Amino acid sequence: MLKELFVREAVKRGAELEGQELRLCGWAHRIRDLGAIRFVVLRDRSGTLQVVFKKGETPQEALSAALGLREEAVICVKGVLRRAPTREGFELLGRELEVHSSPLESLPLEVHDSTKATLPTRLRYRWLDVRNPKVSAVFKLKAWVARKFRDHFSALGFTEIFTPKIVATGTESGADVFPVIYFGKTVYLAQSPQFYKQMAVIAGLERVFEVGPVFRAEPHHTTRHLNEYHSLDIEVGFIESYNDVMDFVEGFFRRIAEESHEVKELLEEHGAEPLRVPERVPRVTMRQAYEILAEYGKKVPYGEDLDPEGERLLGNYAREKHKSDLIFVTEYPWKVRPFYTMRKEEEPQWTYGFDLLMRGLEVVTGGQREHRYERLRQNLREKGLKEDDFEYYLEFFKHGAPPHGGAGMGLERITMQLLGLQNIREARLLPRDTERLTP
RNA sequence: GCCGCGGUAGUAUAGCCUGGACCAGUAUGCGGGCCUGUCAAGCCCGUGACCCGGGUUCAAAUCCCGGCCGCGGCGCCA
Repeated sequence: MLKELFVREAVKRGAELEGQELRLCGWAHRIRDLGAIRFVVLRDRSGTLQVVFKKGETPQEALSAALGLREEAVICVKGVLRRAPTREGFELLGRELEVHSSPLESLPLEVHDSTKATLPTRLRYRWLDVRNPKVSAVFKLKAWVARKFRDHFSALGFTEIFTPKIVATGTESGADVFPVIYFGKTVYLAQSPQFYKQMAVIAGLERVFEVGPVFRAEPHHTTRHLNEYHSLDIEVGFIESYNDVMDFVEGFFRRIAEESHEVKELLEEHGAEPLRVPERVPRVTMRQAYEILAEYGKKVPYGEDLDPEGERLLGNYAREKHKSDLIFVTEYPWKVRPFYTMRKEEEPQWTYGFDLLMRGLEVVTGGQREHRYERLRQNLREKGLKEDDFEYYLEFFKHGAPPHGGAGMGLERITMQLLGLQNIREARLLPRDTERLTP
């Protein structure tokens, strides 16, 4: 029963296919029963089309089969395409109906209205929730972003890498990693490909990217955190400064904006506006950000990190003053950045680390890395970390490491912000959070 | 981790503050019936619920305690 034709194509080629007998397969999306005439809206991954079973026109056998049909049954219909005053402009006059499987119990979610249910219910019955075109749009858009990422950086000479997700130590502090038993030893799920992408640059690949899962053991209770998510990572050798890294990141988001017409329908499903990326995305230092926020009536203590409200306000500032959905915040304080971040030469309390805020939410973190062995050791010590724990990492830098930098972008956060989703869990097919492990 | 809010039919909710007229209302779904052009189809009939345990009280969906679960704000971060 391999499908030869999807609903959308049938409608698109309606003028040509009119009067022909077609076979379409999918789910019974809506059923409207008027007695001697029964409408079944057929839905597949591409769209919907009304099928009509009508006494006098539909053979008795198909008519009877249509009478017992339930919503969300999986069906194939053979029928004749004809013009009709429906949304699609066409309908299929049913001639034969095959029912491949039918719901055994009343549905815990109404597919066409699944987003009206609460998120826990939707996630519990995700296979029903995602049948809703508005929900599948999220995953189609997410896939598009990931594909753009691969296309964009591949074209710029980056090599895609695939690094281990089972690691011996945490990347940053080791406090927020999941331990796993590995042949009797306690090891961890990778919280980031950070060390390995740096190694790949040092290994002479120079420019690398990775799309892969990362794991964070923080017990978050927010709408923007997941314990498992996908990170879009890049790392570039031979940079002049961290501005080069920001240029790469900016170029990627500009591409997303410029090519958003490709996903126009997916955005429209959510009433989302295409991303606005101006000629030059604003780049403000943390110290400038404090001043901007002061003007917005928000006081952030000097030398401290931004809180979510501060990020939202900076997002407003970017939108109002620069007509931009994006804003870089640069020169983060050393005290809030990881040990591998390069510090400003003349002001070591600040770093060459940046974040990118998208519509007021942090979606990218990046910066220039410290590539000098002795400085790295010094940084480790200042962070109160044990050099022994990072011995294998430090070794990367012993045999010739170019100046380099990179960034990590949260795929779900980007998806969420592009569509205006209320909860990041919506951007994950099966989210993992503190309690949720099934399905 | 800290703090706050919540748990009522398949689903989404009202009722809780101010205990009794609530054998729990509404919408939708589901089952049945009517209808030959519906498209949020309509109309009629039916179906189905107070998270678990303990306590207070003549009386608990409602008040109190514990547990489990869910949601959110902050922290941390992408």
